[in-house]
Amino acid sequence: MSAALERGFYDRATVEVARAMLGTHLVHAGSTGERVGRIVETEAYIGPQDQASHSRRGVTPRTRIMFGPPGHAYIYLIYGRYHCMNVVTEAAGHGAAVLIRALEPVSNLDGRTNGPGLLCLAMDLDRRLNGEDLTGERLFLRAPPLPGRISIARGPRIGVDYAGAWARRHLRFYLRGNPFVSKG
DNA sequence: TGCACGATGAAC
DNA sequence: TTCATCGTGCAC
Repeated sequence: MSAALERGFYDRATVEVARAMLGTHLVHAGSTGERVGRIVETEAYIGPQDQASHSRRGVTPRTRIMFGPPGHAYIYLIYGRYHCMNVVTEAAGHGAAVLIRALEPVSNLDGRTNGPGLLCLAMDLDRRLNGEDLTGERLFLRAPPLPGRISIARGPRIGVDYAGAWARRHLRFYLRGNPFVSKG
């Protein structure tokens, strides 16, 4: 019994998932205890047509997980030193995911969590968990114990200037006014 | 003179 | 992506 959000949560339009993830808890149940952070910032990468998405060049060894079934972790190494954690969305073969950009610490998190690389460090997430099933017991999302009203703001995604018009689309979502949202 | 902030480059 | 460094410009 892990109380993980079920697969259906991920099996729908990526933008919808990106918004629904805000306020939920990301849980990594590792050997050192349960690390938990509240998701306060996400970015939607909606498919191969999205020029900012890794899936734009189709299935490769790296993007294989992205094209797999929804509700799995896509974790990759960026710039040789940081990891980024995404959740796969929509039906298998679609090639979409949501990047988790910032967390508000809830329990057992050391260090900063206001950026995709930093939060992976604090949550102890790396490529060993690439492909992990998020409906399992090791790594998953769960509903917060005290769901409250939230105000969602949106804007352009960070660090995707190469993607032309896609870089300007408002596919980044965050909790308005939350101090743990990344600076970019 | 010194601080804050933006631009820049390096890390693999 | 993140950090350290360097430069500009403003304030004191």
